[in-house]
Amino acid sequence: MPRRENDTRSRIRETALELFASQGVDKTSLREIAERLDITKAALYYHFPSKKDLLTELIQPLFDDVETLLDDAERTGDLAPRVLLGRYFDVTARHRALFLALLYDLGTLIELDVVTRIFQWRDRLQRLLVGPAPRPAEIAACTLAVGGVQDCAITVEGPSAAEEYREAALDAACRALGVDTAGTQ
Amino acid sequence: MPRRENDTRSRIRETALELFASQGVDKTSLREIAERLDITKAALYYHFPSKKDLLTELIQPLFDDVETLLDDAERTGDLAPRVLLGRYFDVTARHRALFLALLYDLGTLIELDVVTRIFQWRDRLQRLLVGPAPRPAEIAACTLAVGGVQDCAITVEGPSAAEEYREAALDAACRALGVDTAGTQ
DNA sequence: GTCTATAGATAGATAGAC
DNA sequence: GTCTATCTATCTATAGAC
Repeated sequence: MPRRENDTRSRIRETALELFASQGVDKTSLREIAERLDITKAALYYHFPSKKDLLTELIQPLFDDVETLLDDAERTGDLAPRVLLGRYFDVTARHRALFLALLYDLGTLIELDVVTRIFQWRDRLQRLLVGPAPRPAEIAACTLAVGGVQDCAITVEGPSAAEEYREAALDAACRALGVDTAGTQ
Repeated sequence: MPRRENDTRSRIRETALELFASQGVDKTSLREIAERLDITKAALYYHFPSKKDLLTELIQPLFDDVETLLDDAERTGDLAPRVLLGRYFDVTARHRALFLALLYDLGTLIELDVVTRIFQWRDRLQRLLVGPAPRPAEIAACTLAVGGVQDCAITVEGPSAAEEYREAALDAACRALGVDTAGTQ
């Protein structure tokens, strides 16, 4: 074990995520990250060749989680909407800080390649929930369900109330979708 | 009639809104606005003392509309949720470009004083829909309904499909809220 | 009302010493 | 791996001529 490798690197990731989530990616300069860590900008550039690289690396775990979720759901097939949305709630809650950061400035994200992938999530989720070639009524229901579950997961503050809001959000989402929620957990 | 007064001024407003909506406020520089209008930055500053002033003036009509809507609903009292949400859909759709701009970089907005006011809308809408002191289940339902109606209104592209999506979104929102939608229009 | 010119600040990024 | 020093680009905003 080569002592505690990557210490600075992971401290950078941690601080960057914190600042990105609280004030947006664009409004967080590398200078600010460096100052908070009491290192210099140049030191930061040693670990990450660009701001974009730093952000990309922060986003990767979220992407992995969501895509694992979708792959799994598509492989299983015929998953109950409530279970699928519940898993989506959990992923969103787990990456809450990152979601906030992405939400703060969508504009920045568009310049990255991530937005196309996020749209693909939506499409895949929609296909899983209301099938291909949905009518407007189904698209609207799906928009409420997915967006609403995500909003609730992001909004919830402590993990204390999380469980209660989770069930509440899922109930509302199932009603919006018009699916029976009784019996499923 | 002093000829066509304020021509340049309103052209600036128009172009700025267009650019803000398509790429975000922060990523739109005054230089870019000026170039597209074929005037100089300095000329722009003659009409608007700062970028913030320009943005504030663009936002004002939206604020007026929403607050009129809320004032009216509170005065009337006991308005059917579907009617209230329908009006909110209409306001959102009318100011679609501006909503997009605000959505693109929330971070910028936080620095303005607008976010507190937007939170107040949410509170007032929530109070109108599920009353004061709502439980988590009601908060979640309201989050889905309001957020979802807004999302649908922003997402809709042409005014052709708008009517169909409007009804679809309102139906889904009412289901999420658990209110009977039959009979109301 | 619109221009040129420029101030003043800050951003992301790089070179090279240690 | 971290530093100092510096580059280049871009931004908002202002002063003052026309």
